[in-house]
Amino acid sequence: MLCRMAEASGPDSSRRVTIHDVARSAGVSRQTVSRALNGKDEIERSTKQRVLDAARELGYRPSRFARGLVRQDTTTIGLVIPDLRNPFFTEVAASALESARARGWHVVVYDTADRPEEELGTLQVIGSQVDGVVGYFSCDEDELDRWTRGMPMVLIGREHRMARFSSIRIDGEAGVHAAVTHLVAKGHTMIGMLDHVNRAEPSLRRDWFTAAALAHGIDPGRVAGAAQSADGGGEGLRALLGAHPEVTAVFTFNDIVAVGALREARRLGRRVPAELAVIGFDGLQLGALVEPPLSSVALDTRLLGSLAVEQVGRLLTGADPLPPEALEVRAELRLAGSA
Amino acid sequence: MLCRMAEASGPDSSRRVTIHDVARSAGVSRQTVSRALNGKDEIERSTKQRVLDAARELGYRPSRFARGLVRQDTTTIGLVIPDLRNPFFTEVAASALESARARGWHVVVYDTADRPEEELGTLQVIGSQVDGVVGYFSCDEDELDRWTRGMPMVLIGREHRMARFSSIRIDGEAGVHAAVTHLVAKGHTMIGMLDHVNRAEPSLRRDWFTAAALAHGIDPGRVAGAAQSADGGGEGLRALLGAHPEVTAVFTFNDIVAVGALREARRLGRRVPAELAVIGFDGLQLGALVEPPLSSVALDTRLLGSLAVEQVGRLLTGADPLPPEALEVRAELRLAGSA
DNA sequence: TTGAAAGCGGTACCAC
DNA sequence: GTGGTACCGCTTTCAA
Repeated sequence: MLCRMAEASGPDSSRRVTIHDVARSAGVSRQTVSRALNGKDEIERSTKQRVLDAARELGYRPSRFARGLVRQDTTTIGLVIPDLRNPFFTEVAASALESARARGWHVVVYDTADRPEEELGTLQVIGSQVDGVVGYFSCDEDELDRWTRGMPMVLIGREHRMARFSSIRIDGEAGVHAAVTHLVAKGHTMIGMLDHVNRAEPSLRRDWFTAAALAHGIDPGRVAGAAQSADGGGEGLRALLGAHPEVTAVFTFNDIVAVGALREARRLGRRVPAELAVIGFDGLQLGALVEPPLSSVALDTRLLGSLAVEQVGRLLTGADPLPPEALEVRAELRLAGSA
Repeated sequence: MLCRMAEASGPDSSRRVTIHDVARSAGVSRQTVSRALNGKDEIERSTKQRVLDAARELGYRPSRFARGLVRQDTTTIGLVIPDLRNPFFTEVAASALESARARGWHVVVYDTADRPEEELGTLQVIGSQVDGVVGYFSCDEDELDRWTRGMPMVLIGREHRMARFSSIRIDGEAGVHAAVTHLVAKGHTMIGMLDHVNRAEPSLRRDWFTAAALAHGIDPGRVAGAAQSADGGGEGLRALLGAHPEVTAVFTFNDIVAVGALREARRLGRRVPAELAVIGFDGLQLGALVEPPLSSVALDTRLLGSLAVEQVGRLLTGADPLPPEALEVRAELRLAGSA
């Protein structure tokens, strides 16, 4: 039974090689094998060598499950992101990895490919694989709760109702206000925005923009939607200028979109920032590579990732969780050439 | 007992809540708890509900180790990359994640932060956490072997001696040749290269460049080193032009460096491609965002990631491994505006 | 429908 | 220095 038929050849009963097999092969007991493998010293050199040889011969590898079961260390956290190829999430992921590594934790990464359906699949599977979860979720909070019962969860950039969740807030209000103020100071009064599309409610960033615009007596209604990509940004800009040709400055949902808008402006022959000022959101490293360099309401992605990991760690170990006011990342205006 | 005292305080005996605790609390046996939790149907509704309630109450979560131990499914692979923030590795990682997800596998990601020392630390820890490894390694093959005994290993972009390793070859010979041919066709004869720096031996890409240059009767000696970043590319270009002012075209180690060179050319007031042609390597999406769009000897990063995962999967299951000729990714010239 | 008992693959503790 | 044995937390027969 269980004869996996050895794929290609041989009467190989492809069973896992266990410590027992090694013990038998070396003519010792399991404990002795354990000693040899774990470098304990209460063992004779020759015995140890014999065991080691046998282990190598058999291609033995300890089961991580059995080992994890008995020595209850090793912490693994799950990191869920919508799209690793999106540089913003890349940066967050990278810093989360950094923080985790510093603590000796492992990180299983799940990319939900920007599809909410995938989130559920991920959640179901994640529950039995990690000790805690950090990440971005768009699904309903009840769904979230349902699949992650009892697991520490830190949500990034999203509010939560249930007490069992923890979340990292992104506060861009002041930053966006500063951006609009800057544009106004440069003489712009017709300021548009490229918001994201495909969501029921308007984005928080849109709210911040609206508030800032109103505070300056500016009409906040010049808005177009843009898919979350450079191409989307280009199309969005065309749509925006089509509907509101008077626009001389644009604030975008994020840097990717801004970069696309920058490229489109070039194609349209509008000089940046002279004829069109552009300010993005996120503060990606990418912004420094384009021409002109992108002004942006910048987020400290490093902090974002490390805060999330820190918090999930506290939840995990039962230490005092960070208070809400510490779980905030403020965005601030960083000017470069594009505005 | 086992009163977890509501998170914050109390004489919490912070022991893990086990299936046993739930069983006792619900007044049933462990097996019944197992049934209830795993949705088996040989159980009375009321009993099931009682168990579920008890479990929730106690905040019970099954141990992934115990579970993994008994049902021997769940495959986890380790993905080791030098720097997730480098867009090239991001793309490879993203496609590896995709392929793994398609198979229902989990991926633990390790970022070695471009430091070879970190590799060893990672390797030591990885052995007891994953079933197979895929990734980039710069350390010595014996070291590699030493820490990963018996574990399927797929090396990307690196040759191997030992039979136990498998590797994905990157073949850029034809692509680089095409690049040089293109430049020559455009009238360039003074073609330089920005190679990477910090390595003992010259890179393969340098070798390909040298061969292609010689094939066209071009002096392959106009080379400068560049750190692997946009800034590095800028500095490299300055160095190259300082030493070889006659250069009118540049081939770079990768796209990041090329983008930096592009930016530097702009600063130096050299028009691209009219006064300086630039061709990168990798074919990153990033290349389409800069001005002018970057020509590049492009690699199919998607294929790279999925091949690696496919191969490690075969090694894992004992299926016939892909033959070396299938484990090759060819780079090919993709022209855009920069050359 | 439910429970008892036998592992899964290791490690730790205690004799020998 | 080495082996016996209990046990880590869970699932899977097999009886009851």
